[in-house]
Amino acid sequence: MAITSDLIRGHTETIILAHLYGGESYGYEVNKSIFDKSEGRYELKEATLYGAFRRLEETGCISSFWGDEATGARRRYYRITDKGKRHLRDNTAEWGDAKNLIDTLIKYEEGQTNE
Amino acid sequence: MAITSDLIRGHTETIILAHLYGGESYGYEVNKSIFDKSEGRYELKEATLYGAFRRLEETGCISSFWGDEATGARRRYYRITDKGKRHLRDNTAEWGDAKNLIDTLIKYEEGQTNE
DNA sequence: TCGAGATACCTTGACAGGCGAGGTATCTCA
DNA sequence: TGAGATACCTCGCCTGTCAAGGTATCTCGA
Repeated sequence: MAITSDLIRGHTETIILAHLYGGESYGYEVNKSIFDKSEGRYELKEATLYGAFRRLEETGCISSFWGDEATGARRRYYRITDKGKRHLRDNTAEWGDAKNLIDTLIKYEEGQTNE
Repeated sequence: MAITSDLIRGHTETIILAHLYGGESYGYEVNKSIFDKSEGRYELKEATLYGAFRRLEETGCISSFWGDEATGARRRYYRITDKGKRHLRDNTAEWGDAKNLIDTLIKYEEGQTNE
């Protein structure tokens, strides 16, 4: 995995919200989906994932409930709230800004030498 | 300032290296330059800046020396090393990947509803 | 002349997010 | 029977950031 987590840090919640925007889901599936979407380049660690779920629920961005699986392991489902949707939109806009800013700040002249 | 530091986290060293690629410089100037380049949208905190300098020097990405200012406050100058230049190139490439990855992961369908 | 503000450096301690490591329980299939 | 997948969770550490504090010099206006 080439992507270091410090570059993703700060995006975890946005990534989760974006996934939940497509419909309610549960932890394990969110994680697998991120892994698949990234084509194996990135995988959230479980501790990170559940920590983010907790924060998002505490701030009212998502709500959760236990599924009623008749068989298999129990699942805790998460659903994005209106507040979460606003949060997602805000974060997405902020990401656009940050992207441009970082592009500006890390620009340097290829082939330039200063000796 | 709209840009939260968690989105910049992980880029601080790259930003500094990119600045030093253009020629040796000192802390205060690096900081002002970042502020100016970002048009006031982002400013490194001093503690962050000097912490990053220390790490970069410890890992051999930059070297430092005291200037011989005849007047005014003393300045510690920093210069990027060959290792630092490689590091900068690597980080820049990684940023390109991370950018695409994040764009992929935070994508969601505008106007989509799931109730 | 005195003080504010700019220039320029530095450190300490706290905080927050990410993660390694560990745990629990169920189901499937060889 | 036991490995591997599914599915959840927590504890404690690590690391980068930052608020707050400090030092010292120079400039400029009141």
